[in-house]
Amino acid sequence: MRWYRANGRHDLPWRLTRDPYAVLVSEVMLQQTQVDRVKPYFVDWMERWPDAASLADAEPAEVIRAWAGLGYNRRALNLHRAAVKVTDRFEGRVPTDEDTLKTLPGIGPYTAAAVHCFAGERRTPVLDTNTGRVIARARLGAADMRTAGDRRTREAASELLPSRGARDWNLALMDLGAMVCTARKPACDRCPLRNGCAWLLAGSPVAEGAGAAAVRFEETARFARGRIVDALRERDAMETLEIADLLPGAHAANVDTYLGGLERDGLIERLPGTERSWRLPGKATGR
DNA sequence: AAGACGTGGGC
DNA sequence: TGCCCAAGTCT
Repeated sequence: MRWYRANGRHDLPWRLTRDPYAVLVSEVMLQQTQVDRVKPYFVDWMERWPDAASLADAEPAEVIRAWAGLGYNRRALNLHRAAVKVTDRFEGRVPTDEDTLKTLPGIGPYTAAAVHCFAGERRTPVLDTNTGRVIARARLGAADMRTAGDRRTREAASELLPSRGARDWNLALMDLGAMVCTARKPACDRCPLRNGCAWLLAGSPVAEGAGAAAVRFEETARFARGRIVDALRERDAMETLEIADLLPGAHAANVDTYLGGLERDGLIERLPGTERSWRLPGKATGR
């Protein structure tokens, strides 16, 4: 905690508020996404849609456009859906109860715990890739959370959680994991836990390479889907054929598959009254 | 319960 | 250059 007070990222925009909606927006943006990239998006977002009700009122298409560059576009859609649900069911107030939060689309164990703790200032372990790695290494001597096992890491996180000041505790663990106890090149020489670290004691074991990555990313459906949504961000609508034309290499032959998948996810829809014209989704009719 | 799901930066 | 990684969730 002494290290955190002196070195923590206390000025992050989403740490200066306890507004559950603001914290939720930041947490969703931060899913699998680094702090530096999120910052400007978060500030712009809060200016444009300062509360759940205003976000609920927005066109899904505009929400998806505002998300450009953040990746994992379904997060944008789920955040919008969550705002609609919160507006309809909870009078526009984002809940801070973990179980209630988990009923919202796109909110899993991590995000529910984060909003509960960071906005609600309630005592609960917040386990993510950072805090998980710190605990797995420092307490269990494992390479990471994966190696240590989810179960054991969760148990250790619960045992370590102080009875008071859980918010700062979790934020401290998070900053330590992001700034010092990093995945690739941990700076153990300036780590406040270096003297009692089980991982250091065990000889700093490294996890086995995840492998995979057999095909180039550019060959994956994920890449093609990203191109399609991105193209639609700049236009009102496009024909299937136009979309096929802008896809590189063998992707053109799979347009229908990609479009079908994106439609099922709700990231695109057919232009009303047409069969091969596509656009980003408009407001759902009748709710 | 593996695999899908975007994008950009670091080394 | 190419691979790894980043405040996860859903199916």
